[in-house]
Amino acid sequence: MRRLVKAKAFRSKKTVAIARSLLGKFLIRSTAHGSVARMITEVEAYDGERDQACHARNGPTARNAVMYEPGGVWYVYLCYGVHEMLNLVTGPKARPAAVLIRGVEGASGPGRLTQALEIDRRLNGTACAFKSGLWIEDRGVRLPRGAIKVTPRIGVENAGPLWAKKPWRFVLHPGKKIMNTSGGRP
DNA sequence: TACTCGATCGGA
DNA sequence: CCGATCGAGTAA
Repeated sequence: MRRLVKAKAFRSKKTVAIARSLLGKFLIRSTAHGSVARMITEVEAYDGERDQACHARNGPTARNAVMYEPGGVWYVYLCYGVHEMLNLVTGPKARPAAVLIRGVEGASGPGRLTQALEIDRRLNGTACAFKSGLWIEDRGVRLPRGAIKVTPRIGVENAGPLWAKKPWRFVLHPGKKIMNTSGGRP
């Protein structure tokens, strides 16, 4: 089983639920150098202008403009002048929200995975679709009960206690046996 | 235009 | 624990 997840699927207002649902899905990167598929293992939700950890907390700006688009486009920005960060925009138009992809199989950490998959700001604003060379597939992974660990988000202490404590980070427990109906093919 | 600092990482 | 590294955001 190998099903493209259409960009339209990310236009729901329930960003936290979308974030959780991305675990076990595959991030596919296709460039001149070839194609790579990696299972998503760690994500965080950022939801709306009210969310003081979200880049849209102070309203629209040049950088976060893409977050106001309908869900299903990539939001890629440079962090600490060094690391490209990959987010999937969620929600309807004018609802600034996104899911930060923090880890995939074989690459743990938001900066590391973008480096491993040749992802940078040139992808900012492009669709989560084949034509962009970066999309998401459901390959039939079934997560066992208890496979998902929920924690507060990383590196957002300055958002104030209420928002810093939100349990909006989702991680696949390492070592948990994952059922893949596609037979474990990479 | 100046100045601050960040959704991180790797090395001391 | 600390420095790298640079552009967005803010204030003026």
